[in-house]
Amino acid sequence: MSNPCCSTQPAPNIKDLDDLTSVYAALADPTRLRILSLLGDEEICVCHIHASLDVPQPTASRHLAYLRKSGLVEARRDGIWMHYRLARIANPVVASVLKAALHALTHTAIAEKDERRLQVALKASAVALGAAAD
Amino acid sequence: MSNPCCSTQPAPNIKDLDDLTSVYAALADPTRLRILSLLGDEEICVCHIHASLDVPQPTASRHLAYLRKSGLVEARRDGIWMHYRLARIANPVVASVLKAALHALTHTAIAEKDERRLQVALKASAVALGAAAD
DNA sequence: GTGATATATTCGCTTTGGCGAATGTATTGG
DNA sequence: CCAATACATTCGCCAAAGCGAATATATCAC
Repeated sequence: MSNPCCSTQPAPNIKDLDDLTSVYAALADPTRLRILSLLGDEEICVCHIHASLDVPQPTASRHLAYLRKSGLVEARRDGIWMHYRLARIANPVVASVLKAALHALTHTAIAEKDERRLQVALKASAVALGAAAD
Repeated sequence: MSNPCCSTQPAPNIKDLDDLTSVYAALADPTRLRILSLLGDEEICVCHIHASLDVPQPTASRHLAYLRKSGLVEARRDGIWMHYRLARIANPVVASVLKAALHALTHTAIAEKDERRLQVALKASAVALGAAAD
């Protein structure tokens, strides 16, 4: 079996189907998929997420809260900013589901576009930081 | 990259994120996941599905209709019976998502139980057919 | 303290979709 | 035709969840 979930653990059972169902529910929204795709690369703050996706800030925040409750992302406070990243998922079965999603997202045009806007935003932040350092 | 979706096609892009989203929506229900798990093995008629899952027949029917609309399953009429099976999915990206789901389901206790009940039902049907042949 | 910035939450509204119960539709057999 | 079986659909109800707009909270700088 080619699935990595089975090569490492003897029998990583899911305690309930509901675990899987709630993961799929978390993935069943375009904004959340775009967020996960962005986070696949690095830790990002909310402002860059909502700027890259071009959605209102409360929208980004709500979806991030949903993803957090679902256990798919984690947050770290850094002064004024909240940085989100993909969670390290304990259950290898769930991890492989998420991995498939992230892979699928690399085949979407919109995720590509989001990533480009993220890079622009990151560069702009770096410039701003440089200016602030002057 | 270990994902089979990329080894065969040059760039199997998804035309829209909504394609992916709707697939995940279809997977975001425990009854539908159980149905897909059952269908992973073979073509099955509605009566065996609703018997194996122990859900009302209209419930099974509605979820099958949902899965069919989502393009994940196909149906074949055979006299009084409708036989459902997993659809052969054209998009390799979507196919790999479904594959991950089916694999994850093999790690759930309930899918295992459903499968056992299905085998019992299939055997009972065979016996009934044999009796009818008498 | 005030003000500015970053993020989170709430409110009102609408849509989606689940379920049980009942009903509708095909197909077959007599 | 009628009855039986297998499956599909509709209806009424309810809970989840999306959105925009507004508001609340938190942190920092001063």
